[in-house]
Amino acid sequence: MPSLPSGLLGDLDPTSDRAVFRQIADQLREAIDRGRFKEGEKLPSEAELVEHYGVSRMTVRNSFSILQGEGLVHAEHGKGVFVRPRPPVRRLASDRFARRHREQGKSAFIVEADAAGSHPQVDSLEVKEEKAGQDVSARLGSVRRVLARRRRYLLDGRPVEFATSYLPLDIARGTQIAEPNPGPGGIYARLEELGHRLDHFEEEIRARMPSPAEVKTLRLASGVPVIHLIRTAYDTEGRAVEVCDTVMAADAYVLSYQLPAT
Amino acid sequence: MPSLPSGLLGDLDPTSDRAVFRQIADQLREAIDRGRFKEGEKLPSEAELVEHYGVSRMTVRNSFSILQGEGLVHAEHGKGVFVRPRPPVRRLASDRFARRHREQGKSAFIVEADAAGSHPQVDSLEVKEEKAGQDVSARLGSVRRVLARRRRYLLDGRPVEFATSYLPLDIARGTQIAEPNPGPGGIYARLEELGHRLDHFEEEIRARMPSPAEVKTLRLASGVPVIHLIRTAYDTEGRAVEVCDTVMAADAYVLSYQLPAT
DNA sequence: CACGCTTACTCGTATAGACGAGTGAGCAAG
DNA sequence: CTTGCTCACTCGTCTATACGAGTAAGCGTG
Repeated sequence: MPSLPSGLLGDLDPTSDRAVFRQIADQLREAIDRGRFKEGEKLPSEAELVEHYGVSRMTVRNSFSILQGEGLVHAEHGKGVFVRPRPPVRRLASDRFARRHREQGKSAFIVEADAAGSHPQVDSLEVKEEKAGQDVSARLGSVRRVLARRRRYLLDGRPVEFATSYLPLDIARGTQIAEPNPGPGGIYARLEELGHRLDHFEEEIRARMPSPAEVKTLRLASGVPVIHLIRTAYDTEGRAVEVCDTVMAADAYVLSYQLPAT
Repeated sequence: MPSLPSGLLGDLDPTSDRAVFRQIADQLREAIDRGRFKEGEKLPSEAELVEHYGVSRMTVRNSFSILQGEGLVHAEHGKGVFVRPRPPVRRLASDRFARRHREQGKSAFIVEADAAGSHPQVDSLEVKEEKAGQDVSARLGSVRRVLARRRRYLLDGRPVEFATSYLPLDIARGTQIAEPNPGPGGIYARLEELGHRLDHFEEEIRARMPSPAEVKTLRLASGVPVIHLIRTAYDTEGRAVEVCDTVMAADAYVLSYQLPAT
């Protein structure tokens, strides 16, 4: 029976009105914050903590579930509970759609990831016509049906982003935009070739907990929120020509915007 | 013993390999999504679900804890478990720091909230000199000590945002910026009066689960992430003159940015 | 050496029971 | 009528136990 290194974790305060499982979670959280447990390192097993604190197993599990909810640790069946490593983040700059980045052949995602030394991958591409949802229809100016382009982005095998572009059929139908591979510079380059010179983008950002479906497609650990970004592209005539709905694993992204002080 | 209205919730599938508590959570989630339980409405009590499904109470509680983690429901001791109402959101537009909005006397937060019909409030103001953290120091260009302005924003009594502005001492010391009330137009107006004409802002956005301290100051329900925004203000000489670190309750905000297609 | 089995340890799921504490309705005493 | 109590119902916390299933190391057999 391996006993816990003394000093790593303290004792419970029986006089405190703070619940025992919260006290245990507090101590573990503090130990992690102080670096006593490092990234990827294994925490004491449930059995060890049961012995150390003299509580029942469910109480210890309750503590772990708090820390899981905070995204601090993750459990691996048969192995143990580990401090969650912080994945490298992808920075999205506000000039990422500037025309000058659009000349090359490869997509922005590929170029950027290559530069950062990661292995990029685009996945589960689906391109089809469908009925526009209420929100998309409103943003595109009351269109009924749209062309939807769905794809998932992965970095080093890990899914980090799931995006769907919606375009009005009168613009996209029959063009290369309706092909799985939209060609060099992506759909924005094609839109401009079709006479829709892009004027500006509008991005709306929300953060929330993922739905079960999002947990599945992004393989999210519990306690990781998503960033939900909805971008609308406008041409120089003021028409909305594309809506892109993107769900990103929040632990993999930092968004960066530049605002004029006008 | 009040029995559950039949048809509201289905039965368990004993042949499924999906855990019982997950199946129950799935059914409750679906019922909420379909509007069978409305916002603020009470879900069946633990005892009722125990009877309906023929499982133990801990299993039902386990289901509830999943939904709580997703931010869908919240429990009230002695009353029941309720569908979480979606609070009204505050939209932050990317022109919110435009010079034209700075002429008025009141702060942007107050003006905007009044217009939206909510009751705004600013709270727990603290203004003091302190040692700059590593990150702030790097952003401000290696300054040691800074003036820190801390405040909390509330809408209709609910805390929604906690912000700290950091300014280099050589700019802020002895000016009205170091006063609790910075005067009409806020500290940006004062900075310009002091000869630091603002050129642009840079905003970095992350989303994550809150720390226990953030849960406390923002009175966050479980399952609500925070948006962490770090804004740096640059003057026309390219100097960083302010860093503003903001933590927002994610269920209360939508951020909106306008990007040129340059 | 390679394969498969056992074994010990890990977390996952579920049951049953106990006591505590907040809430609100109803009732009885003043 | 008002106050204060009781009681039923709610969720919160904790214990004890059981079995299942994934993991990894050790060991024996072929």
